[in-house]
Amino acid sequence: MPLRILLVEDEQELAGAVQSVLQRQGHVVDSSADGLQGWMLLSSELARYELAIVDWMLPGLSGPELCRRARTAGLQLPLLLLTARAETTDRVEGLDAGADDYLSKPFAMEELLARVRALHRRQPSYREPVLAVGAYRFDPQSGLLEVSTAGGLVAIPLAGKEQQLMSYFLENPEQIIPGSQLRNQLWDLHQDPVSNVVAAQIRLLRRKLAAHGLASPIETVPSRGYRFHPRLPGEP
Amino acid sequence: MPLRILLVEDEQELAGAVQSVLQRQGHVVDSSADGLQGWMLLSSELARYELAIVDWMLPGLSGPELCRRARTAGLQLPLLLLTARAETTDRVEGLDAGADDYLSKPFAMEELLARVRALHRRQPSYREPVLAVGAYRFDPQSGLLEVSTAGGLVAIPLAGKEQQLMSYFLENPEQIIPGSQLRNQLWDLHQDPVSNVVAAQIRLLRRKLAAHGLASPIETVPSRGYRFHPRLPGEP
DNA sequence: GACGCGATGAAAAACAGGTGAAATCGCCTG
DNA sequence: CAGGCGATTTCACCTGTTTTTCATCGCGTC
Repeated sequence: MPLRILLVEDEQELAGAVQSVLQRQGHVVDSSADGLQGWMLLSSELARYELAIVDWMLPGLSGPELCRRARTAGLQLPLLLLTARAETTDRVEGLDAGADDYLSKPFAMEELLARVRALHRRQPSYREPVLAVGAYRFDPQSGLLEVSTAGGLVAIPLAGKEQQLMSYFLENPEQIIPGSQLRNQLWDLHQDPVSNVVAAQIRLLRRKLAAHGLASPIETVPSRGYRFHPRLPGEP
Repeated sequence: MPLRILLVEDEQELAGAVQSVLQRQGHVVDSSADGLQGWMLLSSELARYELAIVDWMLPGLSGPELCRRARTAGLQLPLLLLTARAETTDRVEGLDAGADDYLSKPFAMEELLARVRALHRRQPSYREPVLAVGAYRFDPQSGLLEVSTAGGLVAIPLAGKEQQLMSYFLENPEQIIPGSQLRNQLWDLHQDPVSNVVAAQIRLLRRKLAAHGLASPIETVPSRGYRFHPRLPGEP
């Protein structure tokens, strides 16, 4: 399952490598080279980060200190510390600060990915990976969206971004969701502020649903956002 | 919630981009390329700015110096410094000067927006985002104005400027508000001095209320301004 | 009765978001 | 390593909504 990840790492090269590896997995990653900036991103409501990967040594604010702040602020997300040193004392200090795991540099990317998966699975908020609301049921495992229509069950395979979008809607049914919120949660900090990625993706999803004979459950509320109706017309 | 923002930034290109991004969020932005001029705007009573975004390096008056003056003058608004340099010393100097936050260039526009939201929320004067006076209740979240009439509760969706106007009235009930004041607070410094934007917008608001069966609560006090009466006729 | 201020309705302009086609990207295969 | 393929993004254009402008009107004051 794709995660919304924050990476705080000042070594340019490593940061880039990690970010691209994570992105290749489908994750949406923002990165910051400065501890304080990283903290700002984490504590701002820009996006709901589901995981933070934080270097130990950082300008602005140290990794452990960042973890401490996150915990003090009541943030629940898994925190993964990266450290150049492997000493036990550090380890303890990091865990004391509220980190959930740490990885000592240098490390293999595969190992990072494994830790990320493990941390996510271990989360108390880890929910069963099947989302079902109203007539809709999405299984991230297979990427299939199942819809119970009058004519029976329809299974629709969804592409990556479509899955993320649909998941978001299924988690927030009947709510008006501003386009900007979708953009911040499903796409990383973008260079181009005038892009209609969201509208385009919404359109693809709508079209795919329509192609399978469904009246669009995604309503546009003009100048306010989008709203997902999980019930088909004629349902209770 | 839309804010009245002052932007002081001399790089033409960046200033334009920032201003347009902020405006797209519904904020009302004045911008100045000169520190001294920025200070003039800030210290004049033309508009009550709710946030200032100030570049570090400026002609006329440096960013930190501008912050210092603002604090000396007893202005309470949040100040966000933009800096090209990320050194700790600078950072400290900026915060010492009275800035509330800083953002080092280059930055993603989304990040700027996140800071703006965070700073505003953090303000001591931050008020609960639901305005309720008399028979009127406005929820900026949904953009819905709810009015308790004899016939029951009426919910009226308001467009952007209508929301701002209504909010202003709800914050200043029973007071005579000159049109010029509305204009300075709800619109940016305008080129065209002979424009009746305010009257036109007032009319749209009145008309929308009337369309929902409400006697206009907005009274015109000839040559003095407008006055909002939060109580419906027949109320206590 | 002229003047000034604001109201008014209609028209114009500006703007957000929707759309289809085309370009681009990342990945896979030969 | 080229070509192909599906997924995603960009582009240019279109649509409906919101905001501003314009020309004119009405009302109270001087």
